[in-house]
Amino acid sequence: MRPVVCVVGPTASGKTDVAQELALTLPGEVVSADSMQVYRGMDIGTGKIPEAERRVPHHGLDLVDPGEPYSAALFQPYARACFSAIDARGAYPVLAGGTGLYVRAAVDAYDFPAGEQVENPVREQCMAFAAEQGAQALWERLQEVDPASAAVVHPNNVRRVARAFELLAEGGSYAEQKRNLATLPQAVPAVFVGLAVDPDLLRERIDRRVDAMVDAGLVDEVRGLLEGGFRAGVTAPQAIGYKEIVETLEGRCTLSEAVEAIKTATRRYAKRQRSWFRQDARVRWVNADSGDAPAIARAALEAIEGELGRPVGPLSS
RNA sequence: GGUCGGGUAGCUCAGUUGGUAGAGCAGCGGACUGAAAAUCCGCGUGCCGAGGGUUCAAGUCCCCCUCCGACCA
Repeated sequence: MRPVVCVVGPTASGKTDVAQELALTLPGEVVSADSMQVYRGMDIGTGKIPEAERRVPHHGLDLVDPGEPYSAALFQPYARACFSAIDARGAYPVLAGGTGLYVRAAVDAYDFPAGEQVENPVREQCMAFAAEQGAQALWERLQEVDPASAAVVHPNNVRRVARAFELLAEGGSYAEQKRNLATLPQAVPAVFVGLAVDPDLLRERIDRRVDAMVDAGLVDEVRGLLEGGFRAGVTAPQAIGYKEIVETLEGRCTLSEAVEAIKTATRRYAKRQRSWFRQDARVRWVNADSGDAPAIARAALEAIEGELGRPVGPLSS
């Protein structure tokens, strides 16, 4: 099987365009690994590539409605199916990833317990308990039933603590899972290219991008979503660019305050992405300051060929 | 011109009866296996507006100057 070409990096680093350029060259098809682009109708704020601009097949977009839950565990089999189908068509899968967990779930041998629902009753019980008794109390409970896992989870991290309980209910162990992380094998052949952008430049790009989203009608998009099942969702309403606009639509802040909030939230998100991808030694970083997608794609291809030790695709020699 | 507030970390502000300063946010770094655009962890020296005085010791008291705001003229 052809290796999956993973294009990773922070928001506004140009992943979308570079991934498409790579797909045009190889040739390949793009698979988006983005926890928010899976939602239908969330287009402007998620930076989803507009249909009119898609020159190669794109997957991983518009998978579910915003009111529905989605997760990395659901994405994993979806992405793997995309990979084999694309490979069978004689093309390279180009995984464009902003969501680190989704990228790893797709490529690495993450083993999610089967049969579990996204809306988990154990989780709900844990959250309710923590809300009443406090995060510390929930963690102390974990310490009683699964001390090994409690030892590797911070008491304040209610979600992780709850997750440890969920795994316990499935017969698993958070601690054991975590121990295996470092040596986790890849499930599919893959190469990684990271798009590196100077922090100050990235900040400017983020600012401009957010302004452009508002100009492109983000407020109307959010207004439309609110008329649907958006609020009922557990994940979609957490999206940056959406939760802030909801605040203004409900009169709790001005539009310009919301825009500022979106910019800082995006910056902080980019930072988390950077720290996620930086710890992955497989990533070959290429400079993406220029924003010139074809040129960056060429540099990326070189990095990939260096990684594989052989030319990739028909157009390279 | 006068009165009263206020000028303390990039921003908003705390600083008790004088013992040379601390929160939130931002920023920086990090973690991350069914919510991950989420969740969580770590990192705080800044001429305490300027100058002078009282004191063993002043962000904290006194004087003066300056800037901002409100009110009165």
